[in-house]
Amino acid sequence: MGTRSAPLNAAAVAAARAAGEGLSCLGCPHLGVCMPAQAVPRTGRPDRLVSRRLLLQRREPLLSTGDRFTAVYGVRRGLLKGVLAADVAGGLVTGFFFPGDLAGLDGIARDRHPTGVLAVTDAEVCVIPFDRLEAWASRAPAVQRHLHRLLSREIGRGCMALLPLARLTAAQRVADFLLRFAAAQSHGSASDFVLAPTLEEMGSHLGLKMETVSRVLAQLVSQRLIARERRSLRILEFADLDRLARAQSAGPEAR
Amino acid sequence: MGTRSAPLNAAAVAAARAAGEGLSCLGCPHLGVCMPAQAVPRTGRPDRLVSRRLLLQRREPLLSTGDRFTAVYGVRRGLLKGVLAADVAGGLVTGFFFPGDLAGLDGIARDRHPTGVLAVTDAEVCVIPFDRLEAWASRAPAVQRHLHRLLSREIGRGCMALLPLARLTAAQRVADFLLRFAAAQSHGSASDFVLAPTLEEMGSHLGLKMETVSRVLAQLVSQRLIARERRSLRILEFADLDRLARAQSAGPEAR
DNA sequence: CGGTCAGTTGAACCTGATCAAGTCAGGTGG
DNA sequence: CCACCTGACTTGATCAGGTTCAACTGACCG
Repeated sequence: MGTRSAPLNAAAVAAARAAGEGLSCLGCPHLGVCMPAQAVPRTGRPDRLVSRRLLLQRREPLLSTGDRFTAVYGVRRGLLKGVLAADVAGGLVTGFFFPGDLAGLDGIARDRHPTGVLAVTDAEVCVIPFDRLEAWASRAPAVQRHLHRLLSREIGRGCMALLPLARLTAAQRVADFLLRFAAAQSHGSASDFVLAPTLEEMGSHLGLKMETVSRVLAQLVSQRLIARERRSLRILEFADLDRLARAQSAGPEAR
Repeated sequence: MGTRSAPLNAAAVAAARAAGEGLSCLGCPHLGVCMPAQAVPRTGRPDRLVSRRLLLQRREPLLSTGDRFTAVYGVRRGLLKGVLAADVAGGLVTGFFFPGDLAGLDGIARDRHPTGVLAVTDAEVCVIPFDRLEAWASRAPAVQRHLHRLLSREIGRGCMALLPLARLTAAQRVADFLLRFAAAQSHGSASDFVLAPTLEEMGSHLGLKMETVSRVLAQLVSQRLIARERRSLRILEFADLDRLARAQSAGPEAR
């Protein structure tokens, strides 16, 4: 154990220490998303739930395929991606993890993580040893229920990710992605946000080549549905973009 | 409530009664898959876990998108499919449920089922009210852990389903599907099995049109990788089929 | 100031969709 | 028992969306 992560963690643990051993969930802006808000103050010892926090740099792996499952990871800051290291090519991006999300949940089934997790931007995550979480859950029904919801939500996400791949055209996939990303980014659907993933990462997630994503984005810009400058992006016509994403297919009118 | 399912359930409940109120998990061949084998005999009242059993006919819905979440469903016999009733087209098949699988787990998150479940063949399912399961889980750690594994496994499946859609060619998708299906059908990977889903259902799951699936199957037959007669199918060349599914892409040799 | 990495743009090609007949098995009713 | 109907599947010809290959631009970083 620790063979791969030792060098990374050294700095991270130091950072956690430097932050003043602040491992309580109480002040966390994501309380209520990661963990149920009502339960934390009352039950058990919420400040012992998170064993440590890690600081990750862009590109840095949090988890690799096949790693032993011991903990789940709450995203405090930044953006992560799940990666299925398919035998072929450079890994399929299975999804993105935003602040408040829990990563690594798919590792429970086999005690190993089937997918890896990497930082898309610099990020900070809370390490939550799963046995602690389970123990807490069995004592506090609200926590148990919350955990079940989180697990179930992840299942639902998987299903929703299938739809674009199976049914939508390139333009629809990109439009759909932008809408979802905007909504998740600032869980309220701000029209103005940073598109942190590269075109390649987006493409990988959408089953498209980077070139195609580039072309579609260019096209959306020329249609005045979005504005773009480097990585920052603004949705100009929410409704039109949505209509495009959900169109029966083919041209916007026709038939 | 009951409006849709009343007529269906009447027969089903009668059938359950006729079966002698046999709602215990003890004699079930899938004990240890649905529920943890060790825990059942010892803990609580396993025979009160399943509230009833339902008999479903081919095509009959077990669950529709938007239905209230109250229970999960253990498959005892037959094949079911999960369906995402996309706004467009006739519903995307998100996956298949084999005997021993638990369906409906994605409903926990929002108290409503985001996907529907239908019988692909005549089937029998155990209705497991979720509050009973949760209560049992919080008393018995082994059950809790098992439930978490089941939920997690479902997450992993979702990820695995993305790969074919995002990366593989039509032939690879079909080959991959046949291998998985064979393995799941008779959890040991028999080379001889019944392909219960229609080509359309397979296509929907794989992001392909029925015509394409038909062509690929014909091609696999002509390559002597499989044999087919009506719905029954035999894998003749396991290794070659696997190689085909995992090929970098393009032709089997080349480059 | 060269090097690299992310993105852009163009042209040719290919896979799977689409449209359109047609086959075949099973079920139904006469 | 046969005629008919329906739903599942097959097969062919054409078409188009997205990939591929390739060259090029432009930031950013030492």
